[in-house]
Amino acid sequence: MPTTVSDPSSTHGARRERRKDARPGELLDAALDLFVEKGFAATRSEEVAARAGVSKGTLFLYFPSKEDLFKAVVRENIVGRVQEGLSEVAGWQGSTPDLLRFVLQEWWVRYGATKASGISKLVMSEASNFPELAHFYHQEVVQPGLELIRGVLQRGIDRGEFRDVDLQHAVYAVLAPMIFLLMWKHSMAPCCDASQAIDPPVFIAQHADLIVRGLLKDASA
Amino acid sequence: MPTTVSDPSSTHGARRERRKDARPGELLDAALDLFVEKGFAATRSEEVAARAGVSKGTLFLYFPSKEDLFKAVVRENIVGRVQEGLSEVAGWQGSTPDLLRFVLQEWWVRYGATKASGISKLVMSEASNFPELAHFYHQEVVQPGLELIRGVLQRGIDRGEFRDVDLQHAVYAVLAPMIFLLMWKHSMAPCCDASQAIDPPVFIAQHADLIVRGLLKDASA
Amino acid sequence: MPTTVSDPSSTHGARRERRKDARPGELLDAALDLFVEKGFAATRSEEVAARAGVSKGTLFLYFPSKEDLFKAVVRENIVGRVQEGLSEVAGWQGSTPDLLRFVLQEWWVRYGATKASGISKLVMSEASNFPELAHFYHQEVVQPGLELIRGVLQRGIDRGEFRDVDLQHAVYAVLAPMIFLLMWKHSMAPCCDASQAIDPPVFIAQHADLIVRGLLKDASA
Amino acid sequence: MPTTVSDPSSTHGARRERRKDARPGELLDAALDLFVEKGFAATRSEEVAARAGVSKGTLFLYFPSKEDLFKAVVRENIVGRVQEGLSEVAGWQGSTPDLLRFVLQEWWVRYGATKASGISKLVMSEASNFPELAHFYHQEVVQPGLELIRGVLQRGIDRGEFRDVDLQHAVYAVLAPMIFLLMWKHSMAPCCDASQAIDPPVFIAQHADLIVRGLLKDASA
DNA sequence: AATGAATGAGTATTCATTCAT
DNA sequence: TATGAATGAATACTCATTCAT
Repeated sequence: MPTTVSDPSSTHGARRERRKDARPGELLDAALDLFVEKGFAATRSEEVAARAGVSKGTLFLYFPSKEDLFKAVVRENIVGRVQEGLSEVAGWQGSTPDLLRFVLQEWWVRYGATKASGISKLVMSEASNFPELAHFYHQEVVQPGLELIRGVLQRGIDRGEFRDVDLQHAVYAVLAPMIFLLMWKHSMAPCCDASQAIDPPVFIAQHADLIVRGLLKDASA
Repeated sequence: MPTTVSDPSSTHGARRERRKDARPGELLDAALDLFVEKGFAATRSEEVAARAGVSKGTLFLYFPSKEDLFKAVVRENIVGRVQEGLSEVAGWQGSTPDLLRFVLQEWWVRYGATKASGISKLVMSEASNFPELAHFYHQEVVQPGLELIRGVLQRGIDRGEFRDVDLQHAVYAVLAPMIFLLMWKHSMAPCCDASQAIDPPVFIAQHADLIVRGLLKDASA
Repeated sequence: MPTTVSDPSSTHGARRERRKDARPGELLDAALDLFVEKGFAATRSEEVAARAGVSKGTLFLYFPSKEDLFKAVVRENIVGRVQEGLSEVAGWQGSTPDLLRFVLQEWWVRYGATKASGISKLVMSEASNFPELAHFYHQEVVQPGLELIRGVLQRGIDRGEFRDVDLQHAVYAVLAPMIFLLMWKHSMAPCCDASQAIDPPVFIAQHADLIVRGLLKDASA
Repeated sequence: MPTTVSDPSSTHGARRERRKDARPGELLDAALDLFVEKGFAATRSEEVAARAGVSKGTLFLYFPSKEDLFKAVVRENIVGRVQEGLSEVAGWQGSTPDLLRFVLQEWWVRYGATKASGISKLVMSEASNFPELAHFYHQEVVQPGLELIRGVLQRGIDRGEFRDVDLQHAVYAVLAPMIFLLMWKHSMAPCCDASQAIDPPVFIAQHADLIVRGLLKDASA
């Protein structure tokens, strides 16, 4: 049967199906917004449904429970987060110190400063309530992220720019302040006066300098 | 008959008094356990009382609300330790780099590695839902902690050991990896294989070296 | 087959819709009963729901709080009657003394003698513990009631039937015995022997005569 | 054994006993204050004990329950309330209209305006919860009060000053606005703006005039 | 597939009352 | 007698989840 035949019922069916396929996505978008904004416990299912323009019942039609919805949101928004970074690192032409600075700064601009970074905060906050999710996050985000940084450091060592340090912990030394920055932004920062606020770009620049200075083979650089 | 013979009435009185004096401590211990284990919101008041071996009513006899209980837990387990740190810093005789290393290592031994450190994770996780608690924690713990580190750095600058850096961000540069370590321990670490685990003392030693190296006036040191 | 035959789906839909529409009314009836019977504080929300044949949650679906429920009961049972009274007064054709007698007698028949009058007793009894409810009642019921009487008295003055008295206190002079009657009915009357009981219509007739006699310009009337 | 012997134990015993006898009175005083101020439900047992300067336990030593305390407070403060009035009426020399005015005004000054009037409000408010108390109040206060007024009216009739009215309801006509005033003072008045406040002496004077005018045989008076 | 009315388990806090001392 | 530490019943309100339509 050719699809060009304008059969009302089939047309309606197709439209309906498209609609149907879009539903989960709309729900996930709404849920992402709310989870990031208010946290898991403080987000009400009904509000998610309302923001997606459907009724409460429909939400439970697609996601059997609030926990399942949360898991789906995290999974949906995590995948493919780190890929971009990897390719840019691979093609880098300049010095490794410059690369390291670039990676850290871009990480903030493209991720840390965006809404999406709320996901990381959420995962760490709720890790003990959703261990499998933490595990999933570790595999999908943490591991590749560590690999990315490890690659950068290895490049510096290979090219004779960096000292031959303990890679395993050096990687965390690079990442720790970045993760801290993210947590801070989503937890303490909103509650406290601006006088002692952290300026992320400045903080990151300083951090990058510190790391590079600590890694450089030639201390006079 | 010597008065040392156990007189029922005095013994009972003493026992009761002892129990009464011990109550707050027992409740705080139980609360610490449960808050760390399940978070603030998920910990039911009645369970705290039950774990301390008393009834619900007794808990509220000593702590007028769940928030007050939490604050008391923070005071009991954290605030004092910051004070200790401050006095030890004040009496330090050696070099500032050694002091910095000492402070960071002791921080882990006396706090980070203990159950109490779960409180910090908890506060960051639930800050947005309990702004008042976050604010309290910021005032009672974060501010003094920042001051502690600031004092150490200032000492180094004053004694001509450290460069004259941007104190505000340098303080966070020192603390960020410590806080990260704490979050990590209570969120991602339990979920993941040991192959990529962080060894806190090693990580901290490396971090201290990095910071000191970055701050030293005389790079040849 | 005629469409008048009961089609299951439409019947069910109708029945459900009818139930939904009826819910608030059923809840208000149950609430009126219980509030009058046990007072505001002593009436448990769940019991109201149970008497209406629904669950606790359903009650809060329609009335967001116990206070709102109470206000709705007042609006449903009292406010409207004052409005009726106002319009009847406005359309009155006869003499003002007759109007006054009519108003007082009807007040008893349509309100004082009904279950709803328990609400007034309740408000006065619990006013100090629920100031907001008292204030609401004052605005929605007392003020309009005072206005109603004031209007009647003013009419008599304007038409030259009544002397030009101090309206403010005259209004209370008219209402005081009515309110007393209501309090009495719901407090002392049930406890005491019938020998000294008050016969409301007689008492009201006598009160109306007294008031009219006191107000009339022409004492010979 | 003569009481002049200064036997320490007996002296202490006496003092103690005196103290003991005073306890219930102190508790009743404290309870009266609080019940009138806050109502029955809102008064906490512990607060009564504290105001009487004893511990919670002691309160329950003398009054087995809060309800019993309430009953005792009412009984304690009701007895002998009406006696004074009766004798003054009996000895009155002037006209009955003047007597009526005098009685009503004095009632307000000596009772309505005092804290003790809170008892009447309390009894009427809680009548349905304490039927026996309401009954007791009716016998001890209401009946004698009705008799008092009845006596005044009868005096007026006997002396040819008043018309031969239906005494039963006339008595209530006299008292109703007084009781209303009392209730109003303790319930609605505190919640509402002063613009429509009642001035008790003015209200009472007006009420007395109205009643007298209604009762007088000679309308020209 | 979609709705939304209905449900009821879950929880911090209060306070009259008890009882060991 | 007196104490006050301890108790636990009692209650409004929320929200994830269900299911008749």
